[in-house]
Amino acid sequence: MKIATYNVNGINARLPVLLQWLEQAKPAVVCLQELKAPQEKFPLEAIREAGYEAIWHGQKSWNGVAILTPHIPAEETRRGLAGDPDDSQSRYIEARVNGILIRCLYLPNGNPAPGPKFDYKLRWFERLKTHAAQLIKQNIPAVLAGDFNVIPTELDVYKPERWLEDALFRPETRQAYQQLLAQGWTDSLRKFHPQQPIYTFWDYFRNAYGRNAGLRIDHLLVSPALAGRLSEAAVDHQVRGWEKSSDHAPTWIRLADG
DNA sequence: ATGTCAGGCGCTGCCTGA
Repeated sequence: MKIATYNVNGINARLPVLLQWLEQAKPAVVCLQELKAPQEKFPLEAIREAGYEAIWHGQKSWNGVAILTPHIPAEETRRGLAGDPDDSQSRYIEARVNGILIRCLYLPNGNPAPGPKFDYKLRWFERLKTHAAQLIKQNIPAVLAGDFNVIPTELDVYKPERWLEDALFRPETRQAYQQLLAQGWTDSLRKFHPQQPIYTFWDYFRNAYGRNAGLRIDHLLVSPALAGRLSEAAVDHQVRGWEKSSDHAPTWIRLADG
């Protein structure tokens, strides 16, 4: 069972790339972020023609998350991250698929830091940790998948010294991520590739993809109840080189049958 | 500091967010 996460950076602008990748990769679950589309502008018909169903939480201009599954829509269990009823940004959707809880998230970018946006990022992170800890406690098979906007370590960025002040790499951000992992979550990509740089994002400036000047900020964390089933983890980095691509590449794991 | 995208507004080019 292949579970993927992909920040599309505008689902309508990326539709041809998304459909092409779906056809090739054939994932069983896809968590999408940055739809950049209001609820009614989600391209459901095109997704259906590609053999997928969707649940999604749109928003005008920014954010927006979705979960795609073949043939049958995922059984939605929540939309909107718990812990702040006043948070109106569409950054979280959750569903149960084949007995696994899938949490699709788009953590705030947080720049410029310090500042109110960084404060919002750290508060959002705290809510996520609280929510995640409950799953660990109950030993629920779960995956946290999405654009975390976190560069976990120096291995995950082409030039760490340039990112020290950035909200994606500041000590508070990295510490929050480490605290999340310390609950018992497995960082799937690192489990299979412990030593080498792996990137999931290359910005549009200065030929970043051509120079492989990337960041690893899209993550798939699996709960202890699932860790034994992890069989593979990878980035479909070639998709970043396609025409009209997102600045992120699809990232995925494979789970053995439970 | 730079650079490049998307969407929104509203009609052309500029703004914000990333």
